[in-house]
Parts: sequence; structure tokens; C-alpha cells
Amino acid sequence: MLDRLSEISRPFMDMITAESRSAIEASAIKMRYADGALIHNRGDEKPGLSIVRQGIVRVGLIRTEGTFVITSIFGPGQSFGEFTLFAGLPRTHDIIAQGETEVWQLPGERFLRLRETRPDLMEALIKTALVRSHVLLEMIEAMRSLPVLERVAKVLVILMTTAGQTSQFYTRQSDLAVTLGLSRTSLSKALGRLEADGLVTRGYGQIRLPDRDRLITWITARDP
Amino acid sequence: MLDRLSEISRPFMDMITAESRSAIEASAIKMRYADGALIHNRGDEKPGLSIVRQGIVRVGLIRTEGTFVITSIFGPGQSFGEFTLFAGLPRTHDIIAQGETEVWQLPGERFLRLRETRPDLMEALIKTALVRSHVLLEMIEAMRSLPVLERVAKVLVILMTTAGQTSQFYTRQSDLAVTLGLSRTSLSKALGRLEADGLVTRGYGQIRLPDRDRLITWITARDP
DNA sequence: TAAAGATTGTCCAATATTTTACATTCTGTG
DNA sequence: CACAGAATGTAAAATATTGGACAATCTTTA
Repeated sequence: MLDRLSEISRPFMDMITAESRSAIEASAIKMRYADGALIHNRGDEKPGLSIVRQGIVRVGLIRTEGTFVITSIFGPGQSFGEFTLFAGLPRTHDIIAQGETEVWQLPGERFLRLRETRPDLMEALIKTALVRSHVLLEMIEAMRSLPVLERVAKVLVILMTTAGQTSQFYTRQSDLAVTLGLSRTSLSKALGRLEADGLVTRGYGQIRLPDRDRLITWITARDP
Repeated sequence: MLDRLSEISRPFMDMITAESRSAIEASAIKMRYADGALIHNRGDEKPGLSIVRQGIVRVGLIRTEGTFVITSIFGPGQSFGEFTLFAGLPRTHDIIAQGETEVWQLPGERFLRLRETRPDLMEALIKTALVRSHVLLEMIEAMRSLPVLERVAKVLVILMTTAGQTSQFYTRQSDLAVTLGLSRTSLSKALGRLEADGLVTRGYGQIRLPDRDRLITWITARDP
């Protein structure tokens, strides 16, 4: 499954027609955010679709102790906030810019107007939502059935892939540990073992996957 | 969140117009399945939308050892198989009838024809997919941050709610344990403690939630 | 550029979970 | 309705994970 992941998780903006892209560009509000800026707050009421244009955003929950529990990372072309449009509920996550970032904000009414004449938007949104469910199911499967080492490896690949094939991942190990449901101690040990096999590189506040394909092969061999 | 869950996870068939319901009824193939029958096999290539009309279906994976790892339970009105329609991929899960069950099968081409004239179908499918993602995120959050006892309680409530408010859940403890990523021993102990507090009832091959509201209150108090 | 603050690596004791094993209870079948 | 097979309850030993602590390393900023 991991091998097909990047193929099925195409960004929203790549799934719509050029005309729809222009239409969105015309009516979206372009916003720029500095590294670490809070783009949306969990609980925000205002419905709207957001689209990453440059940089990367991290989706997760800011806990009271200050840790940030990542759920997904989205790269250029990817959308978020669909839930506010269709469920009428406030934002369910905090969204943080990672590096200098550009995000287009398409307020609810404007999106609803656009989709009247553009069926490809709904089609793309459905695909996006379905693929995301699929990825979440894979994460659940990893958490319930894989040993720590494989679990860490797999979740790293998933996060990197949905972000759009980056090989570098900025996070404190303590945050990543919470994301994986592990203690920092266990995560550190796991990363150390993966690094010893040349599958990841640890840095200060970042993790790199030097050879994605080899890592995927390694995981697939242990998680048939 | 648990308290709003049943409100947001309305079945697909309740979200579309009466006309669309009739249109689906007219072109769907009605199938009946006996208890335990395999409705779909992971890997099935034929695209199509399936809709539960009577009874309950269990979505999961049949492992080689024979255990069935449940992912979701769907009750009357709920749909599944959307992924085969929009991603062009085979069925990702095994689907099993629980009790005497009626399922309508809407082959891919027929669905595509219907949606031409019925925008409410796409709208309902998006909502369904988004709510499902939301539920999966809650499950992930439970798995990574809750102690065993709370985790078991919360996943039970989620499964029962998405099934459409049943209070009875047919499963072997060994299967449920795998679903939760626990050993049967730990699950058994957890269920025992929950039963001692009157929050669940254990039976042979089944679990009951006698007082859903009290259980939700109990969970919410421990998982703010 | 030195010092303060963050983050990471790692050790060890404490705790939690799994594994293994076996007795008990339940269900369906002949 | 007795019996075989299946599922559950539970104890003890083995294993894995966490929590707490501290030194080492890295980054930022004054």
C-alpha cells in the first residue's frame, strides 16, 4: 500500500481543471504566514476552504503543555477545512505554518458559489476526503499491529508522502512521540536503530528520510 | 465530541432527497445475506456503491489466522465502497454480514449515471467521507493518548454509534482485542473493570452497552 | 561569542502489557 | 441432552514501555 500512496494522494489543485484553478485564484484571499504562525485555531467558527500554495502546513492539536500533536502535513496544492464547509462545525484542528508559507483562503459562500458551475470541485473534494480516510486507516492499522520500530518508520513515510514527497520533517522528537503514542524515550531508541540501518537521519528538531524507496522496501518486507 | 457523534454521523440515505432514494431503489440490485456471509472481499475489482438496508455489516480485515479486525460497523442507510468509485482501486476491506442482512448494490456505471442529475448524492457522499475521517481521527487520538480502560470504552462507543445506535455488539473478545491493538488478556481485564462499574455487559460473543449516556459521561469526564 | 535555553541520548528503576497456561463457562450439534 | 469445540476469566512469569534523571549537544540571542 505504501508504494501506491503517493500515486493516489494527489493534491486537490492537481485534480481540478485549469479553469477551476483560475476561478479559485480569482476569488481566494491570499495570505502569507511566517514560520510557526498559527493559520487556524481549533474552534474557529468561520467556514472556508484553505489551500496551501507554498510551503508546508502542519495539522494537529496544541496541547496545554505546549506539545503539538501532528495529524497530517500538507504541501502545495493540498486543501484543508472541508469539514467546516459541509458539516457546519468549527475547525477541528490547529494549523501551523512550517517555514514561509502561502495559503489561499476561500470563504464558505464563495466556495459554494463556485461549485454551482464547477462539478470537478466536488469530485476532487470527494477524492481528497476518501484518500485521507484511507491514509488514516493505514495509520490505525500501523498503530495496532506493528512493533514500535516498524510503526515509527511507517508513520514517517505516511506523513512525508501526504506532505508531497518532502524528505525532511521538522519536529521535535517529543512531539513526534506523542503523535505516535509513544514516550520520547522509546521514540529516540527507535530512531536510533533506524539510523543505524541508514534508514533515517536524526537532526536537531528534524528528521530526514535519505532514501525513501529503501525505507518503503524495508517496511513492506516486515509488514506484508 | 462523543456527544455530538451521533448527530453528525447520519446515514447516507437520510441525507439525500426522497426522489434520489427512489432513484437508487429503482436501479440498485437488492441482495440478501445470511449471518456471517462475506459480502465483499478485499481485492474485489468491481466498482460500486453498497448501501445497507437491513441489519448490520462489519467492515474489517480477515487475517490469515482467522481473526477479523473490525474497522467500522455500518447499520441501515449507511453506504460503503465509495473508494472503488472515485479512486479506481479495488475494495480495501472485507465486508461481513452480521445477522440476516439486506444490502443494495449500485454498480459503478449506474451510480455515475444517477449523479448526473442528482447533486445531492455527491453532497451526501462528501459529508459521509468527511465524517468518517473525523471518526477515524478520534480513534487515532484514543489509541495514542488514552489509557487502556478509557480507550476500550471510547472505541466501543464509536463503533456502536457509527453502526446506528445499537447497544449490542457481536464480536469475540479476541477479535476486538486485535481491533484495539491489545492482547486478549488486557481487553478481558478492561472489560471486567468496566462491567464492575456497570458500564458494559459481557456475554459470550457479544458485548452490550446498557447505558450509553452514562458511558459517554464517564469517558468525557476522563478525556476532556 | 558566551551564556541561556532547547533538544536529544541514554541509563535504571518502576510500571504496564504480553505470553503462556489452564480452568471454567457457554453454544451448537449429533 | 451429553459432548466437543469455542470463547472467556485469570494467574504467574517474561518482556516491553514508561518516567525520571542527567549529561551532552545544538540553537538562539543578548
